[in-house]
Amino acid sequence: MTFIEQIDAAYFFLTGRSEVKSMEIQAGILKALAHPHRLELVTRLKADGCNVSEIQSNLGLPQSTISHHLRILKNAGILSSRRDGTTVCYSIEIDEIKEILNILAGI
Amino acid sequence: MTFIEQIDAAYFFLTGRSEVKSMEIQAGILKALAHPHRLELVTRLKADGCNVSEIQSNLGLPQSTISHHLRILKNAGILSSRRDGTTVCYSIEIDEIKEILNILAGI
DNA sequence: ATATCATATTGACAGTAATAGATATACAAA
DNA sequence: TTTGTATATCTATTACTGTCAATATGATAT
Repeated sequence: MTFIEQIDAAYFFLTGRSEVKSMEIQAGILKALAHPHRLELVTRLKADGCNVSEIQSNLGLPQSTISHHLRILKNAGILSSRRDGTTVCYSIEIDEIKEILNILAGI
Repeated sequence: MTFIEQIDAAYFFLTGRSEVKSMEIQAGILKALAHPHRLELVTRLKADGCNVSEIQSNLGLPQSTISHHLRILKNAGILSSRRDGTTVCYSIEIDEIKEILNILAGI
């Protein structure tokens, strides 16, 4: 199942409609990325892989705030998570997101 | 003067501080793009060049709404405008933005 | 079972953004 | 100068987003 098919399925689940509105999907991805803390977060995840707790202490934000941002990124399909014992590891799902981050960093 | 220097100058003008917060700048660019109408708009401008009035009728939105979105994109440094007789032409300033749009379209 | 650590969810508040109608400005042509 | 057309700004309404404290869940070790 491709990423766009997953989004499509989620869109159908939520709205009952099956057509994909591509601009809305693209905007949704950008919207999820478009926040300083979340960009910082995904930029670190791009390099390091998981290690969320460490990122939490680096960003210096309350745990609930970090968790909130992580959920937004996950809902947008940008991050995936997997439990590893007591901790949860997040990583970037899509190569295109990494490409976008690279381009952005060079602006 | 490079784009980042322009942003830096604007940042100094607004805040009195001179350090550039790169994540905030990057997030600002994404935030400006992260709206279905604005994405539609820049996607058309990427292909066609200017011709704002035509885009207005295509998008089917009130003129004030279009103008509002155009200003947001311009403030973010994504678009530049130039008068051409009675009309105003907008175009995408930065190649990196076009690259990001291309990647997005392929997701 | 319970204490502890990591993470998620909830709820409240403040700040910010989207929309569109009304109005103003800029420019060109008659 | 007047008229018309293109674009920008003002204003109000409505909706969304970020933040964080408090609370809940869930895994592991004792």
